[in-house]
Amino acid sequence: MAERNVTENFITNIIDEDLASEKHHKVVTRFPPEPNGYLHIGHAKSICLNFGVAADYQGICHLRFDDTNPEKESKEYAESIQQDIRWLGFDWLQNKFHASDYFDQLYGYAKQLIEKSLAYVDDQTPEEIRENRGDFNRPGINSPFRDRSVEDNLQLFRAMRAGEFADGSKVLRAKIDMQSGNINMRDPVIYRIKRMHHINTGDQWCIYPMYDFTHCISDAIEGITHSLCTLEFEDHRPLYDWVLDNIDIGCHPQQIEFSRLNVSFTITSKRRLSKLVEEGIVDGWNDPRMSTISGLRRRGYPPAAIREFVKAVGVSKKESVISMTVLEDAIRNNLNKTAPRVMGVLRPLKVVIENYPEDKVEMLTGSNHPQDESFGSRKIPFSREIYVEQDDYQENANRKFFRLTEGREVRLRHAYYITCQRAIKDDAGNVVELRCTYDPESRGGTADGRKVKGTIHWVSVAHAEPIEVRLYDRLFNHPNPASLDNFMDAINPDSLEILPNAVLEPGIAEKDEDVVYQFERNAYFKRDKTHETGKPVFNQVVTMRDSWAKIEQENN
RNA sequence: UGGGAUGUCGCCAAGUGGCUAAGGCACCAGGUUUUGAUCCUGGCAUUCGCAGGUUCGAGUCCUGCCAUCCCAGCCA
Repeated sequence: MAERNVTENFITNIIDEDLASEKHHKVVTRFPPEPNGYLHIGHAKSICLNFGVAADYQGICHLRFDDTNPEKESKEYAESIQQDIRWLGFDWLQNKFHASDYFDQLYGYAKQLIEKSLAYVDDQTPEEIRENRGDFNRPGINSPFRDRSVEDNLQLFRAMRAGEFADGSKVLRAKIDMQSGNINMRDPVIYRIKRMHHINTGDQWCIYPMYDFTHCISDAIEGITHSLCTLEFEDHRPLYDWVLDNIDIGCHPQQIEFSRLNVSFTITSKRRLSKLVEEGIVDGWNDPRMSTISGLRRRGYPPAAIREFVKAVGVSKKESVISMTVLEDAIRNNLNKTAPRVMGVLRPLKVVIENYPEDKVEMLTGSNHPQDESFGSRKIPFSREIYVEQDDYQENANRKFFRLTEGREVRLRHAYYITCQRAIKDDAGNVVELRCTYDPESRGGTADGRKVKGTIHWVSVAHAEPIEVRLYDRLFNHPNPASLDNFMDAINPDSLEILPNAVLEPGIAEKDEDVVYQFERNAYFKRDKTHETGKPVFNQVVTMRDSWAKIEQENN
C-alpha cells in the first residue's frame, strides 16, 4: 500500500467507520475558499487535508468557490487561489464549482422552506433584528413578521428577487427558535438584498444567500461525504443539519471540524497580513517573509516540504501553535535530498596563496551532492586569489575554532590545504586580506595522512560571479504576535538583511531556473525573479542547522 | 448567568478498559564525515488538567471541579 498523504487522525477514523459500515462507498471532500484574499500557510493545511484524504481513499476532492458575497470577491483572488493549489501539488480535475452555480437551486430550496412555513420575510431593520436576537444572557424575541402566511412570504420573496425592494429593507429568515442557547439558531438570515455585480453571475441576482444556507446545500448537491471545516463552525453544525433535514435533497454530508494551523512567530489573518503590505513592512503579498502561499513559493519552500510539514503537524480539535522549527525541519529535510551543492561566499575576504603561480588556473572537480552520486559533478576554477568567508578567519581563535587563524591549516573544499601566514589590515585595523600558502600535494586527498579539522568554502576571485544575497529571519519577535494588543509592536526590524557583495562560483547565477541550491556551509538559496538590481538576487530559503553557533554561544 | 468545544513531555500528537504511555520537533550526550551540514547511536512523561468513584485492571467509563478557546454580521 502506498504511503498515505494524511496520517491517521480522528477524521480518518470516522471515514474508516463510515466505509466499514457501508454508510459510504467512496469519499468526496471539498476545499471551499471564498475568493476574497490570498491563501496562506493555514489554508495549506485544509488543502492538504481535503485533497490528501480524498487521494488516500481513492476518492475525489472538489474545488468550490464560496462566492455568496459579491461585495468582497474578485476574479483575481480566484485565479491566485487556483494557482496556489496547483503549485502545492493538488488537482481538482473536472471538479471546479462555485456556490453561485447553485443560485437557482438555492432559491428553490428557500421557497421550499417558505412553503413548509419554515422561513419568512422579515421587514425589521438590521438594528431591530440585532436587538431582538438577544444575547448570551437574554433570549431572542420573535419578529412581528414571523407569522406571515405562506402565500404572503412567497409573494414577498419573489418580489425581493424581482428587485422591488431596496437593499437591506427585507431579509429571508429561517424560522427555528428565538429562545435557542445557540444564537445561530435564532431565526438566522438566509437571504439578503444586495444590488451588486457578482464575479460569476453578473447582474442576474439582487438577492444573495448566506453562508449557512448555501454551504450545506452546496455540499449536498455535490454529494460531498465529509465536509471538513475549522472549529469556529462547530456552532453552525446544528444549522447545517437543520437546513438539510428540512428540504428535499436526499443527501446529508457530515460536517467535521478540526483546529486551524497556527505557526509560531507568524500571522495569518488577512487583516494583519494586509497591514504589513499597506505599511510597506514587506515587499508585497509574495514577500519571502510572508506566510502566504505565494510568499512561501517566492522564498523557495518546495511544495513537497510544505505537504510533509502539514502531515507532521497532524489533525486534531485542540487549538495549538506549532513551532516554526517543525516547518524549518520539513524544509531542510526536503532540500537536503534535493538541492545541488555549490560554493558561494556571502561576506568575502580575499586570500592570496603566495606560493601558487600567478597565472595558473586549475579546473577542480566538485561533487554536486555528497550523498547522491546521481547529482554528478562539476568543474570549479581555482587560482592564486580566492575569496573566503570573513567568519572563517579569527584573529584570536581558541582551540575549538577549526578554521583560519595565523599558523593554522585548513582544507579548501574540493581543493588544497592552505595555511594562514598572516592577515593584512587597513588603517582602521580591519582585516582586509589574508596571506596563505598551500600544499601542492594535498589536493583531493589526505596527502601524507595528516588530518585537518576544518574545511571551508571559497570562490576564485577572477571567476567570481557577483550576486546579491537576501537573508531572512522571522518577521516577528514574539511567538504569538496575533495574541498581542498590537501585533505591529512585535515586528522584527532585522527580518531582512541584504548582502550586496556576495560572490558565487561561475555557471550558476546566469541560469534563470527554478532550482534551490545549497551554498555549502551557508544555507539554501533560490534565485529571485526580481531585476531591480543589476545583479542576480538570491533569497535565503532556510539556514542549515548550526551546531557551531551553540558552541560559540557557550564560550561567550 | 446561555450555547458549543478542548485539556497526554517545552511544542505538536498517537492512544477507542488489559503487554514496560507510539512518533515527530526541540533539547542533551556520543560516533562517522573533504559542508561544525547530512547520517548513526543513546537519553528525554512511574504518568495523562485536578479531585473523587466504578472495575481484578482506567489516559481510556462515571461524578464534580478548574483552566483555555469559540459564538450575539443582512461576513465566510
